[in-house]
Amino acid sequence: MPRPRTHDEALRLRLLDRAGELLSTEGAKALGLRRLAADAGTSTTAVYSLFGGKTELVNALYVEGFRRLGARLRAVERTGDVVADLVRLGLAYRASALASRNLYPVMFTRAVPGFEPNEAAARLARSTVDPLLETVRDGVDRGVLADVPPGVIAASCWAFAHGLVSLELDGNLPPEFGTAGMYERALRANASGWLRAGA
Amino acid sequence: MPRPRTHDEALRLRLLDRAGELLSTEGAKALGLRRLAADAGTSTTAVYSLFGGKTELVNALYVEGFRRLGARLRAVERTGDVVADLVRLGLAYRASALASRNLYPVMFTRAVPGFEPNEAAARLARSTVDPLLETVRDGVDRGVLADVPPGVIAASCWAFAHGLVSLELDGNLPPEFGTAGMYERALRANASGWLRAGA
DNA sequence: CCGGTTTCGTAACAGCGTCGCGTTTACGGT
DNA sequence: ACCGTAAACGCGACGCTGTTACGAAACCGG
Repeated sequence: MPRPRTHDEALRLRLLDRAGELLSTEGAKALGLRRLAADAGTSTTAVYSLFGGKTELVNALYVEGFRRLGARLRAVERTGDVVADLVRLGLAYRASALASRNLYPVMFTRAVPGFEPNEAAARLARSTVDPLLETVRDGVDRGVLADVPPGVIAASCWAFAHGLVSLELDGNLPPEFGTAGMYERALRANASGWLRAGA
Repeated sequence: MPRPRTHDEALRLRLLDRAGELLSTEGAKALGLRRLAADAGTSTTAVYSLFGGKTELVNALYVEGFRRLGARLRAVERTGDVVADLVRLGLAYRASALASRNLYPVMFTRAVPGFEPNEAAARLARSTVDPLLETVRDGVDRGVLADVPPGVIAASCWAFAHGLVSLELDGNLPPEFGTAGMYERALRANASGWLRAGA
């Protein structure tokens, strides 16, 4: 007896796509529910019936961003050389950030005012670096990396890549980084600093 | 003939103080002009006559944050040991961020929606890392650090400290970092990775 | 063909940043 | 002593935001 529903999965994806597009092209200020709904050919009610509100919509973008990042990190194949693997992971991190510049600000720079990721999303975000953690743990077990809690080394590598990308997206990275593989050089320097002394 | 002005320097400072306080205690969402003006005993007009608008007020907070950071970095005394100096600068960076958590989100995580630092503020932000750049340049000149453009090494060290602090403030740093000087250990690892091979 | 039921769009509400307008205030000239 | 003038400030309106209550719309069974 109901009227045919139009707030379906297809509309949900259209809203998410358009929201990411608005974020990337015009910034967080342009992500308004009225405009978003109009662009998707619906009304603001759709956001509430499909997500629950603007916060949850942004949370969905957040989750999507970390899923893509996680997929890229898991796709990095191991070479057996720990430093080389860490460099590859760092490059994959940067590639993911540049590929979806639209989602990166939501994931890491609290681009939307009132938004805080919920518990499940935060756990997903932390577990995204698991491939990195495994690589580090393997290196520590084999005595290649320093005898330090693997979580510390993994967090350091993550922080480094995150900081570099963050500076790059804000245009605060010197132009030399664009050329001559300075990115790779920096990642190698950071990783090799954790090599066990005398190796 | 005018009426006595109350939109003076003292009110300007009061507004800045209260704005930083609101940011730190209740987040960017709580920084509204009406409430800010009421707390400072004035009206929203004061923000426009003293700053020009909310964006410029946030820009003033941004500038203030980088001035404090710059002061802390310039206060770090050199030891002659490049790695030790870089570690000290990294620790000073963290100390500054923790000392004024209220300003850090404005400086680095675009906490306020429409805000983008103006050109002068952006130049001030970049020049804040000058002490770091000088230390690196000295190390490269003396042949202690790798023969890489100093801007690259300096940006890398900055990115690392920035990434670590960013993760820490978001609660994504493993608990080991709080203890046992793991922070210093990580900074040392990152810096020593740039030592000239065979040194 | 009409009643019931589910679903969606509209419009109202409180809040925001912004700015024009009217009031307030003190001084200088009469 | 008083009033006109000119500057400075606060009030309130405007258009916008996220959110939600409510009425209209659309289908199916009787």
